[in-house]
Amino acid sequence: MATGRTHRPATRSRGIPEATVARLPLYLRALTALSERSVPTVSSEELAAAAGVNSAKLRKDFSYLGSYGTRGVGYDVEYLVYQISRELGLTQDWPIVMVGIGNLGAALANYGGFASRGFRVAALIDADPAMVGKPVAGIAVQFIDDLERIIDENGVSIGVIATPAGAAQQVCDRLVAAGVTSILNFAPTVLSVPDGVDVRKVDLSIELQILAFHEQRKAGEDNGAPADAGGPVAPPVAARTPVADPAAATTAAGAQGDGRNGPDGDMPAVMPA
Amino acid sequence: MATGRTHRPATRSRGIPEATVARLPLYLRALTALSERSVPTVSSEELAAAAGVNSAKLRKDFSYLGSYGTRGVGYDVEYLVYQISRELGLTQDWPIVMVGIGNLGAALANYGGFASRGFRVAALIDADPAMVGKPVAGIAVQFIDDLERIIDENGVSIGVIATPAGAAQQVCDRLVAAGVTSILNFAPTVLSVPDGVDVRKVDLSIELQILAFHEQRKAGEDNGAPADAGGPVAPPVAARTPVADPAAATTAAGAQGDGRNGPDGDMPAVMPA
DNA sequence: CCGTGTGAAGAACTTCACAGCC
DNA sequence: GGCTGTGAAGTTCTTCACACGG
Repeated sequence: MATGRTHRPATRSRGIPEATVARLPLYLRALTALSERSVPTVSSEELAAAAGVNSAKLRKDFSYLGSYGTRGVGYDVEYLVYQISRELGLTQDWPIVMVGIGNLGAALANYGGFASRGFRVAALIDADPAMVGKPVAGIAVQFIDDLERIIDENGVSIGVIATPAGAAQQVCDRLVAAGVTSILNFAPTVLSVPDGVDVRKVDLSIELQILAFHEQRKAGEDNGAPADAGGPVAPPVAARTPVADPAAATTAAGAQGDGRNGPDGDMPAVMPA
Repeated sequence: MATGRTHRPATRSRGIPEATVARLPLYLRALTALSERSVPTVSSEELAAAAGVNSAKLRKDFSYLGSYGTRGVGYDVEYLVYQISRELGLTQDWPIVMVGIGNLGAALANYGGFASRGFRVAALIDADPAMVGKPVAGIAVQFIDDLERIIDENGVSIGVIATPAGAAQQVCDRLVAAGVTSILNFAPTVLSVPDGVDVRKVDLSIELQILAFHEQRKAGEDNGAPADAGGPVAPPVAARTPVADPAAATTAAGAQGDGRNGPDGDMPAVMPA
């Protein structure tokens, strides 16, 4: 019976569960909408519906923050907006840098959701000299050589990577070396970072694959076609599967032609410096 | 546990844990990279490192799929690629429609990760007449009035919503009515759908907010001093409740980390330089 | 030996249901 | 009465550790 867990002793004193933290932005968004409509208070039931969760979960989540509700009444919208904002750290200004201003990077830069939540795009950075100086979302793109200086001068601690997969790790390393300690990664690669640096990733194709899994299962149910277009998923033409053959005894399978360089190429790029 | 055929042991054909499903695309990506390098086999340890999870978890995950490994040796890369692809439903062709071809929609349409995984963009749809006919990622944008026809003719069951928040629910309703049963939602809104329809959402700003939460904690650990740039915007609403929690030191470890960050530093660099 | 595959222990998260307070 | 806040029960996910087979 080894009782010795030498890994991270449970300090469960004041920690907010990760699952709860992940839902706070959801509550915040719903509350902001209510606030804009000048709704003074909400019940857990109403707010839960607006946020797309169930009320017991919401009450439990809020209980980790403190007792901000009033029994028999509900929660004060404004007060809760403030408390959650504070808890999430959104009452301060977070300058961020975005590296890789291709299609996706540009879309992100134009996305209003950042600015409206306490995030400020301090710089857009790309490795393509042709991009440098071009305004994207009203901000001139800067060259990647200046990355360290930019981070330093702006006190940036959060970086967004929207480069092609091949460049992501290098960019990540430079960000971390320059002092960034939180990274949001849109490149389809696993980044390795030292302890103390947080990485969150958003992989567009992964979400679709998860949907496909469930979709396939629906089609395979004993009964199908709840509506119309269901059926056996009819794949009329082509459907050249990108995967290997079942039996495929051959381990050979040398690089199947395929001039691709990397699983997903797109976006102009930040290439090795 | 009968050691017999590895084909669908009755007990679990019905239940691959959701958490496992969510990781299968990760494994698939890592395996595809290995496959392109003609690596014949991998151990759970190596593959886990490449996918950014720990090996026990990976073995457990694979055990739900069946016994596809060889004790003392590891897993056959090609075979696993096929098995996972099949399990995820990627061995078939999934036509998808994307609604809302703005900045983000265009970026998604150009994203190579979809096409390379069995997904085929059957149509790009927008409500702006000015967009109609314009080619995006080589496909002419179609008008939203044709949505139902397009879905029907192409047997589409998966839709992607990249419209502004205000339009998302309406688009969603039309998609569902037309037969779509899986939706990937990029609009910052909670969609309500009937039973039987799956919705997954990707909210860019939520991820940043989660990072900010952890970032704030880091800053608060050492110094009592406020992080850096920008002073606290704190517009106090009501009395500040002493729910503080300086100690923290949560077990969070949040994000992608599984605790283990390659002690060896560099992991197989997947990408050719 | 090796590394897979897996019961079992443990941790995290969700849901229940009701006490407590307005 | 109505609704919050929360112990406790229930569920899902993760980690451990070792038997098993190549």
